[in-house]
Amino acid sequence: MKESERIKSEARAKILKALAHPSRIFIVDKLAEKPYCVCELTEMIGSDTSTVSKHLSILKNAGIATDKKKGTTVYYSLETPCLLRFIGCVEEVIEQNINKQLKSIGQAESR
Amino acid sequence: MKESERIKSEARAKILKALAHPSRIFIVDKLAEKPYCVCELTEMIGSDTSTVSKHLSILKNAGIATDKKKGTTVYYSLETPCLLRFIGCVEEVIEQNINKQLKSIGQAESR
DNA sequence: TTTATTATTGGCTATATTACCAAATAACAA
DNA sequence: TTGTTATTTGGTAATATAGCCAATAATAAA
Repeated sequence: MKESERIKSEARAKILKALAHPSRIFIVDKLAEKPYCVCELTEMIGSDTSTVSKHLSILKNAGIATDKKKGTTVYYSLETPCLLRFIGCVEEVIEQNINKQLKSIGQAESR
Repeated sequence: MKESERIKSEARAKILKALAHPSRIFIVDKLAEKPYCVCELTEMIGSDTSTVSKHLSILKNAGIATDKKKGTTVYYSLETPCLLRFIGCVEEVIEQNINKQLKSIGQAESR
């Protein structure tokens, strides 16, 4: 692997890692709709505030989300509109996996 | 978070986790072009065969790649064509981050 | 069969990630 | 100022991930 390829792959992996957690992909899904504050997202997710705050900082750090302070509350919003298509693609993989499983169950039954 | 949302988020995160590694996103990029065997990818990546094999099995397990044996060599190929658009989207985030950095450097210099 | 090649699996250590609690910070109101 | 609410940060323990080596398939060739 060339140096440039290594760097490129690492940069891509960094973005993907930021998305690769149930709570974080849930947050991205919610933020796609509208901005939410930490306390609202904490309520939805149901884990500790500090945990959610850390998830948000990971998304922010990856350039996926941005924050805006209003008084004491911090609102997060999506930075990248294309992330919606992104999720759509992940969904395609999931559907494909389900279809494959159904097919293999069908084959098993017909034996 | 509702049970159904939790399950959905976990399924999505599973796919993203499979992609979230420099070597694995590199492999996906290569397989987008044409199928490659384990030894070819090992050569390109430059880590141990067993390591590459494990990366491939992670991609296979997530439904991202499939394998086909020809003699003693195993060829892997991409299962999901939409993964190309996917990478394009990751790239958009990266470019956006770079632009943001450039902008902040510009602002710092003009002070 | 024996040998060589390709790939996978098991075992191990090093490192990274996650979640919680507690403590610190920030903004505002009393 | 003091208290209150919202958020972030530091610390820690549990768990997950990654990479290498060694051992084990699986296939083909000698």
